[in-house]
Amino acid sequence: MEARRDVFQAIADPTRREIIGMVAKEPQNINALAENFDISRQAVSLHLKILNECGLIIVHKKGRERVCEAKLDQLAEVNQWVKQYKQFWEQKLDALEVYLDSLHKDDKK
Amino acid sequence: MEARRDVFQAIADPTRREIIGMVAKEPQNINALAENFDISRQAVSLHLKILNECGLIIVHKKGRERVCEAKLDQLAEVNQWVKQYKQFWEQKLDALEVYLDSLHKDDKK
DNA sequence: TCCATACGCAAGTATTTGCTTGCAAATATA
DNA sequence: TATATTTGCAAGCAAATACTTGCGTATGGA
Repeated sequence: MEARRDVFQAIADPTRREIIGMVAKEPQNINALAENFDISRQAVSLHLKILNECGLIIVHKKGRERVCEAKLDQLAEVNQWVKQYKQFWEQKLDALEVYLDSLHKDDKK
Repeated sequence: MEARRDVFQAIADPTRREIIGMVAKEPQNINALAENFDISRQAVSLHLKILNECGLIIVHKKGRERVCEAKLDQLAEVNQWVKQYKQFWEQKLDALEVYLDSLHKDDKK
């Protein structure tokens, strides 16, 4: 479970995306995080290691605990990459927005 | 090389991101795409298969060629996911955050 | 028709992932 | 001090991933 370590690879795993969501909401120690999953503590710990190594979380010791905290600046890279293709989905979203707006107006009537 | 097939996984691979960049710029057939890489045509073809299966490209026959075209609406999902953490990288120079960061450093002692 | 081109399919391989279990170290609490 | 908690390290494993090579099949042009 070594080798590649970029943000795209890091967020490719659903479990890691969940972890990110959790620590973004509130910093937590490893056991607390692991309780949310069916996999072993070690497995979660490895995911955390990967997230840490590519800079998406920071871990600081607090007694015998390791508190994991979100540090998602790196996601800007993903945002940047996706953004350049915005034209490919933007029109569709606009259309959806218009549609939802029209529903809204109908509601108010 | 089967099994998982979501957008996050699809864009995790650097080669696939390159391919996306190429077909987004201009639709191309498989051999033309493969020439840009050091890997075999088959390898590129497999990447294209994955991209196709998760809907990021569409392939249409044109004589004996298969022309690949970008269809990146699915990237909206990634955009959406990343967007929710925008706060984590956007206000880097915010005075409050700098202050909180300094408190953090104290914590680590 | 004959041949080159563009491509898919399938078998085989090395490496990476994602996970487990067992055990040891460090810290907190009784 | 004895014990429980939180965690890391390491070996081991099945499956997925990223490739390769060889061969067969259309399609297009000479």
